[in-house]
Amino acid sequence: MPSDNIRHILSQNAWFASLPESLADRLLEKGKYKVLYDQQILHQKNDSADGFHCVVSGKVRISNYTVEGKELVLTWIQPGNWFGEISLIDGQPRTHDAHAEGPTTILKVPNSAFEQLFIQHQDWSKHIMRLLCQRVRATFSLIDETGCLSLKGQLCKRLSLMQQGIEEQQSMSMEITISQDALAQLIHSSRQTVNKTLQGLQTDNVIALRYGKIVILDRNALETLSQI
Amino acid sequence: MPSDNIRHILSQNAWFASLPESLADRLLEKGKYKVLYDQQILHQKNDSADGFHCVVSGKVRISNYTVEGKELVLTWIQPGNWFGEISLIDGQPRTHDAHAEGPTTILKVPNSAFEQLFIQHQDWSKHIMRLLCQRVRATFSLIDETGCLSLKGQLCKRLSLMQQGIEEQQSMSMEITISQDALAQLIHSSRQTVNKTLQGLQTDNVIALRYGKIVILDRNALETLSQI
DNA sequence: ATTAAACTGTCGTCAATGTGACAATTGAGA
DNA sequence: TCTCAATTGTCACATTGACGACAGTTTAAT
Repeated sequence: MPSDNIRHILSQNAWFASLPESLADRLLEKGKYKVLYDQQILHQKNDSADGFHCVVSGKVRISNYTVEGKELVLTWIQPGNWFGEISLIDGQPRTHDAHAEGPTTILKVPNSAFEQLFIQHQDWSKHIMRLLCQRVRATFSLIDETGCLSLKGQLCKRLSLMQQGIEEQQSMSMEITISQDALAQLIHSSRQTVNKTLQGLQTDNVIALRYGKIVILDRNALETLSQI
Repeated sequence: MPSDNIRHILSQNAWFASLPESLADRLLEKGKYKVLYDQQILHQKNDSADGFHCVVSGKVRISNYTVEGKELVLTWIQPGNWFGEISLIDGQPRTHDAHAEGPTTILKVPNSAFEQLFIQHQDWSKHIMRLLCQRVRATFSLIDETGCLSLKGQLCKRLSLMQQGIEEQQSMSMEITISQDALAQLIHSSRQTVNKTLQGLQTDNVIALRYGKIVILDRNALETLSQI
């Protein structure tokens, strides 16, 4: 993959885009590409840290397991997003499993290079602190979601968030490619309940259901419903 | 309150205790005491940052509200613990409400002093990063709790965690001072359900119930039950 | 000692949602 | 075109847990 192309993908991410040129260069220079096959394990919970990662193409599923073996998906990391900094900073083991979902390419910055950045670039720690704050806010917002919102509200909020990731098209209606099954996993619900709720939204002309896809018809309504 | 006494309370906290002497001194020197009455608002969600705080005595309730006005308690911050750094670092508004619970004294380090520490002490950002990592891990663990554990499991985990805060006594049995109502708020459940679950634990001789208190009889059993 | 407030124990009801089952539909690849 | 796997739609049933109600208990204050 040409490096210009990579740069373009990575710059979609607000955090990376705001790095000074020198730091961004350094990350790309020290990072090694790693190709993962579908469902390949990047790391597991309690593994020791093995690098700072960025999804280049495909996606990475971050999850945990209950004692009964049921998988609980925290999130899917989309191209352009960096992750895995926590273990690198505090030296403690990984908090979650990370699996590739579909053929996936990541950029892997090894521990040593990551640590050197603190020494060689005095403002690296500022940027890491920003990233950490984003992480804390995102997890707080997730806790809010599960605690404050009804199932319908959670569903609408998720659709809202996903839809924001699609800014290429300028049309009012946008398609989200996700199965109802995956959606259920995201909000720790069941496929059947999600299906029923989505159909309610379809009846109200907020969304339209397709095979493996959801079409957003009324993003404003979705936004409003994200609060109930 | 004599400053030696304060120092002793603050050093209970692992993060503060690991700060170099000079940084700890600086925080105490720049911090101002503030006495809060019961239920006084320290700050509300979406307020702009007004300082880095530490509970000296009493406690601070961190919470959010649903649209219907129901309060969802994230946690109670006990003496010795610092909080409020997120907004100071990223300049974004507060993520939660903070109320005093009972007469409470806090130490307040103003924005300016907090920011100067980054300049005057080159390793301040390392320590802030550690604090942020703790925060992320704590919130991840909270998400796990609500997603992976049964109500009984959540309850046991909470009791386990609270009991760890009481190391003064060397007896096998320890008392936790909390009402079943408050416990229910913590795990986003109802008092009645919590009551029923606790009584199950009492029957199994894991705990004993008192007025406004819970006595831990078998910490190992509690630990084990924290995984279901 | 008296009283009020806080807390605990218990019951019945009801809404939300997980689960298994099975049919129907869709899309990708042989 | 045909076939199969993935996905969706739908139902009945069981379970969980929230909630209102109310009585009993404990503590602290007067």
